[in-house]
Amino acid sequence: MAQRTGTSHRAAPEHTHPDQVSVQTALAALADPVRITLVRELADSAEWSRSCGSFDVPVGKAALSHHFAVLRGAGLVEQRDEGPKRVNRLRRDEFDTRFPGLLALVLRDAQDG
Amino acid sequence: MAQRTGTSHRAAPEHTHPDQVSVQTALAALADPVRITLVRELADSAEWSRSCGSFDVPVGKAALSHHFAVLRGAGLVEQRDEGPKRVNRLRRDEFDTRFPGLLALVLRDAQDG
DNA sequence: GGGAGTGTATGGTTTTCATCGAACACTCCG
DNA sequence: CGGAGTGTTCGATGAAAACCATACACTCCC
Repeated sequence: MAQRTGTSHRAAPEHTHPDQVSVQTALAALADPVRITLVRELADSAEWSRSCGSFDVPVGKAALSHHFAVLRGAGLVEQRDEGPKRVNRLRRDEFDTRFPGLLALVLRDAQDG
Repeated sequence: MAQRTGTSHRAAPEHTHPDQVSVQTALAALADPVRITLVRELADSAEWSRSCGSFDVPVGKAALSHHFAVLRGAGLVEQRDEGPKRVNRLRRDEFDTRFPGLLALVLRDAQDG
């Protein structure tokens, strides 16, 4: 087994820094209605204030977990274990430095298609 | 047969103005390696100078035609019939007005993933 | 008219992706 | 310890998208 230090004995989620993300991956991550909703709700909330299950999206737990994995892989979201929950943070500045203006586009535009 | 007026007797391609395009559609259109290549090559060429078949992408004619239809539908490309060929133009300004900075992101970043 | 060049439409295959249900880990609390 | 709450993993399913080969339409030029 792996050694354990600290209080959480759970495997920390793997994060990808926006700098390691290709444009194509970033666009693909944001080209999904559920993930767009997650990003927007996250942007309207305080950092680390939202657990994964607290979002209003019409999908089950499994799919939701998958979507968060995609967002992590695109450098859009950072996660941290807090008790039994996994709380989230939108990587605003880091992502915006890597892809200037992209996040703003998604957040400003609320229409669908 | 049908009556014919003017020089081109071919159905003009249907165009969608960027203003009518949702963010999600725009992102989805650009989240494809072949279409990214088309847009980049188009950006490096003079307007109306490139026919559909003149691009260096590893797909057949049918798939290529489909990709151009997607780009038209996202308001990224304008097409015009010129003799037997269909020549293209990147809608730089119009698209950039609707989605500021998005095109710049795709054009600047050349890496893949 | 007929053939070469160019692009679109159709039909069918393959791949990719979103989704669900169920089973499994981990944390907290009683 | 045992149960409730939370999230991940696995296997399978269904829908969407990319692709190809073929057939078709149109333009140009001889």
